[in-house]
Parts: sequence; structure tokens; C-alpha cells
Amino acid sequence: MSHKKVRVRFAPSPTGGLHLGGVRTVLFNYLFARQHKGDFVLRIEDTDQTRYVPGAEEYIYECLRWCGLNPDESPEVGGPFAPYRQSERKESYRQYAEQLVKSGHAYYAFDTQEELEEMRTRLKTPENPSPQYNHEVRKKMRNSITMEDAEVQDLLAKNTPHVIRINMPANIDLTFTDMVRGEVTFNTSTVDDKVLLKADGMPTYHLAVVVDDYLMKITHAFRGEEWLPSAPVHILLWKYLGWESHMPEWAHLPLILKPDGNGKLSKRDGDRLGFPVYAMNWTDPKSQELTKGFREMGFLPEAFINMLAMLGWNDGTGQEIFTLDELIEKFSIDRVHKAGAKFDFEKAKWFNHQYILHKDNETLASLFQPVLDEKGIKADLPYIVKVTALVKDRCYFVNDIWEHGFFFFERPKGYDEAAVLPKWNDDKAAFFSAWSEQLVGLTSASDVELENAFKALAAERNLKMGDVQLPFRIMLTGGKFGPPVFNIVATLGVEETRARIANGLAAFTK
RNA sequence: GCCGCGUUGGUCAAGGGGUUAAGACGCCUCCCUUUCACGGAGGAAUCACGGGUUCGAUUCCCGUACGUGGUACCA
Repeated sequence: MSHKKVRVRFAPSPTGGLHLGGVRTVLFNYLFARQHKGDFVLRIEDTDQTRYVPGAEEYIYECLRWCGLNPDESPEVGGPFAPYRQSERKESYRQYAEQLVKSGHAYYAFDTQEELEEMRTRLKTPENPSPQYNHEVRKKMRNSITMEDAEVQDLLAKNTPHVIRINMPANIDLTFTDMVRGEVTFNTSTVDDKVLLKADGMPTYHLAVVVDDYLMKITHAFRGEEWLPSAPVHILLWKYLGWESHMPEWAHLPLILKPDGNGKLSKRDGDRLGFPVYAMNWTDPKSQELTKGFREMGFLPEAFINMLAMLGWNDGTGQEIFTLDELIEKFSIDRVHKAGAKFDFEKAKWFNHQYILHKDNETLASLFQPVLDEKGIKADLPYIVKVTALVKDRCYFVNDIWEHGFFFFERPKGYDEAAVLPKWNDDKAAFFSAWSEQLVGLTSASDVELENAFKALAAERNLKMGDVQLPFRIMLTGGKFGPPVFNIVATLGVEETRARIANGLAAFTK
């Protein structure tokens, strides 16, 4: 078992944007595979044809590319176990379902939707609000257990719509070991006769996941905790199909919850609370509704991944910033938390901030350039790099470079007059005129030289630095913000600075 | 309702029979800075409750409460 090559899979159904919990599942799969020199496969679980959403599959590929978590095998890149799209494997499932019928572990059921509904409403009581099609109920339904063999054969011969259901044992305790939770026990009496093969011939998730994990030689299965209650179905299927010794080890990952309580985080919460839930922007092809993504919000993929890794896992040392390679090296499934975690967007922002702080200015600047392009502002890269270096300290997102440095690209549209006017006087106006003249000779001065010259001039005219530096800043930026004044001057250049002094002087001297 | 899983500051969490119960985010104070950040130093704030077991439980066991997931021909 231990010498088997590790193979893991991420198996999303292409029904919309990829949720951050999904990306975390990808991450854990990926880390585990890389750490064990194994394979990471992407399998598309598109067995529900009624939920097919165009574009969702391509979106998933793009997400994984952006995150840098590329699969070794997938519908896109192929692989030795192709096809990787379950709809294309349709034909392979029926035989296994039939095999289960033959061995008595499954049966044909001919109940119509209406009959099922009727059964549920009839059996529904306050004590049992959701009646299940189980070992008791099946005795009163239309299936190959209650009907005569001849009748069943007849219905089958006439192509009567039917499903195949698992025949859950009435009362056995099923225990298995989960890598995250340890021993977990279920009694089969509490689980229903799940449909294995639908009337349209497609398998349900329950059958497909077992058959494909077997066929694709999956050794470890990671999935969200919401799957835990159906684990007994899957385990029994492995057993009934005769593959028990090949069954993967299970790991049910804790859920990511809403920040304000009450359930799993959903895309609606993002809209409601103002942060992304999907990895990238997703536009619903039907409604054209746009759901915002982390990528477009200005998250760096490394930061996004790092943040996700810490949601439910830590290495025990207190370290929080990890490169992907470090994560591959240090990740361990026994250090995955059992309890769900409320998502904290403030912490997510902090991660991105850390990555921005340590990212080189050239990369940041080129990521920022499109923002300028969009605004129709032309600036060359070296200049953007200088600006980036000056403002990145206060940026949580790449896009924030604009918010904190817009005045490097356009002149102030207005001034914080309340901060200047009350203390404005002729002496100060004269000082700035003189300073502007002096600047002509300082075209290649450094920020420090500029500051010294400014200080000397102020002293000469009996003005305190504090009295003139703030007005100067406001002339240049419009307000009480931005990097150190003389860095701004050095970046803007003498010519532009003089123009702004002139404008400021005009505005303040009314 | 039933079944499963869980519960350490507001949030993420380390720890796991004897500790001043780490650390991070956020919040607050101060220093640096004649803006704001960055950086630095501090601060407030935690073992859900009740029973056991034990010389001793935050830690182990059992209950309760609460949270969360499932209970589909969805995944």
C-alpha cells in the first residue's frame, strides 16, 4: 500500500465559478501529490446534465492556471486514464451497477417522480420531516425487490424508465478511518438507498466517484466535509464491487464558513459582505450576473494560495508566510484542523499586503500598468516602478497603487484648503515663489538635497519647516497624504513641481 | 426530527494532565515620522456548561448546550 504511487484528484462539477473552498481542496490535493511525488488529476464531474453551465469548465482550467496548481492529468491535457470527463465515460458505469444488482447489493426501481413525491408527503411527520427511501420504505415501493421477477424482466424489456438503487443493509455499524478525523462510525440504518444509476443512464456522484477513483487508481481522496454523511455509501460500494483493498484513504476537509455565522460560505455572502468568494470573476451565462473574484480584486495568486493554506492548516511553528515549495515540503494532513473556519477577509487582505510588500517593484508596476491604461493615462514603466516603490507600503492590492499614488499621474483636482488657508499669509506665498525659483537650479538634486535646500530657505526667511512643508505637500498632492514630500518632488521632477507650486499659489492666494 | 462532525480571545489558531495558555489578524496606547503608511514597543481580550477519572483537568471519559453538515434520479 505504501509503495503504491500516490494519485489524488480534484473532481468539481462545472456548474459555475470556483469557490475558495474548492481552491483549497485543489491546494491540499496538489501539495499532497507533489510532496509524495505523485499525480494530481483533474476530473470533471458532469453527470448532471440538467446543471450543465457553458464556460464553467474552462473557468476551472483558468483558475488552476492562475493559482499555479496545474494538474498532471485532465480533460485539457489528457493522460493515461482518459477520458477525464464523466459524461464521456457514461458507458462504463452501467456494467458496475448491473453487477451490483446481480450480487444483490443493488436493485431496479421503477418509481416515478410523482410516486416518490407521494411517498414523501405521505410518510412525512413532525418527527420525520424528510422520509428516506430506505430499507423499510423500499418494501412498499415498485422495485425489483417487491415485484415478481417476470414483471421486472417485462418492464426492463419494454425499456421502462428506471433507476438502480443501492440495497443498504438494515443495521450494521460501518467504521472507517478518516485522515483528518480519525475513526468515524455510521449505522447503515440511517442511510437511504441512494440512486446509483439515474433513469437517463448517467451515474450519480456516488457510483461515479467510486468507479472512477478505482479505474483511475486514486490512492487518497480529499473532499469537503459535506461528503462525510455519504461516505458509508461509497465505502460499501468499494466493498460490494470487490475493490476494497484498493479503496483510497479518505480525508474530509473542514468547511469554510460565513464570517457572521450560519453556514457555509456562499457566493451570496461575498455580495452581501463585500468580498470575493470565487477565485476569479464569473459571469453567469444565463443571467449575465457578475460574481467578483479574488484575481480581479487585485490578489496575487501566491498570496491567495498562502491564505487558503492557512485556513485549516498550520505547521505548528507560528509561521504564516510560505512559498508554494515550502508548503509542498511542510504540508501534512494530520495538522489539518477538524473544525470549520469562519472566513476573515481582513486577514486575507493582510496576506496580500505582505506579498505586495515583498514583491519586486517591476512586477508590481507591470501588474498595475493596465489600471493606468484603462484610465487612458500614459506613463512609462520606469516611472511607474518609482511610484510603486514609494507607495506600496500602504497598498493591500495592486489596484491600490492608484489610490495612494494617483497624484504622480495627474495634477491635484482640488486642495485640502482647510489645512492650508487658515494659516496662509503673504510671507508663505513669497517663500514659495522664491522656492520655485530656486528649484530651477536643482533639476538633478536628490530628495535629501532638495530637503536641505528647502530647509535652508525656510530658515533664511524665519519660517518653520512645519509651517511650509504641509502646504507644499498639499500643492503637490492635493491633500495630507502620500510618501515623504521630497521623494515626491524628486519623482515628479522640477518642472512639474514648479507648475504645481504655481497652481497652488494661485489657489491659496485669493 | 434523525444521523454525522465539531467547540481555546471578535477572527485564524499553538498547546494537550501541573504553562504567567504561544503566535497572527483586527482593535487600543506609545515611539519613529512635521501627512499617511512601513517599522518598533506595549495593552485589552480565550480554554461553552455540568458531571466524572485524577493528588491535579483547558487537556481524558460521559452528558448537555451551541454551531455546522447531511437527510435529492445535485454534486
